[in-house]
Amino acid sequence: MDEQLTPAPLRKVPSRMLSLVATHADRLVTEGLAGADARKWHYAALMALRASGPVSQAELSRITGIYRSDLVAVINELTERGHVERAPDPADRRRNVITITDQGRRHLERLQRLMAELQDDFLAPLSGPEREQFTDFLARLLAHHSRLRRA
Amino acid sequence: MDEQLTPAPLRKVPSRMLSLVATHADRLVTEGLAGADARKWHYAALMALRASGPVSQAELSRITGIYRSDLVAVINELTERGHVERAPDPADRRRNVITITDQGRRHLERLQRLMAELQDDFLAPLSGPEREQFTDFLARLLAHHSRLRRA
DNA sequence: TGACTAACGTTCGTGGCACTAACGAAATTA
DNA sequence: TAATTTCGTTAGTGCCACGAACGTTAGTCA
Repeated sequence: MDEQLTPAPLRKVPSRMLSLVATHADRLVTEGLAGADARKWHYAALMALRASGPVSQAELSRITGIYRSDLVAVINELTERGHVERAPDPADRRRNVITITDQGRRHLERLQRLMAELQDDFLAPLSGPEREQFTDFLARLLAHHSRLRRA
Repeated sequence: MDEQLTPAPLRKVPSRMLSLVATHADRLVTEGLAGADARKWHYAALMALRASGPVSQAELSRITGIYRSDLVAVINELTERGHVERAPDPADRRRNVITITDQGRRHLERLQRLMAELQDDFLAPLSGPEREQFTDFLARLLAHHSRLRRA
């Protein structure tokens, strides 16, 4: 795909490198999770549900960053697999309450181990301290630009 | 979009942060270049053409990483704007030779200044040395994973 | 020379992702 | 009571990475 054929000034554009690396990382985790019949969004949703307890879809959307229109399919897939349950909220009949099941918890633990491996594969070229620095940079960039977007 | 609502363990997944940052960076440059009636691929193609001289579309594809099927539209757009010329290669009638025009060179210089600003905006939260470290990390990750893909 | 193989430019299609619009139903506010 | 907002859902947009297949042309080699 990307070669040393690419002229240096183009090869060094940070946003370009970033998007290429992101593509690689994305494929890595997508393929890895596929082996466990899961997608990234399954991981995000289950992690959020375990941490926050039962919540509505709208709130789960805000928590995970998954658009509520896309979340519908994710919840469908997770209910099909028995990892979550979708029930109408008696207190507010517009809402669905999403709850993680025991099976979902067990599944999530497998996913978490898998995910740790995948992140490790992804960061393989970096030493421990370098990984911390790298993720710190990412966190700062993320904070900066998502703050701008909100304004 | 992304909030501090997100539970910490999810928020810290490196590949997730990376893809969020990449999305921000991408939007930044896409919107920035749109103001100059250009796309990222225009920049990549023009940079490559200036560095390598006239080449065939297939070679330009290898050099820039743009798929040759997608490159067709890019060359169309650039010829419409008078930035490149597409001519059949008399030495090999399968090939089109793509050449950057003088107008293309002038356009590219504007794009290069614009791109420098955009990269600067993108990296704003990082100091000079930090930027170098960050791009070094990216380069190493990129080299690692594109080497794997080729094998 | 003739058959095979490979490269080229092009068109079309796929799947995923970020994101918007609009809707009926239900809740909240004025 | 009327107007506004929220919720889940469906449908659709545009962009991107990528693959399949096709006709055309070149190179290979029996």
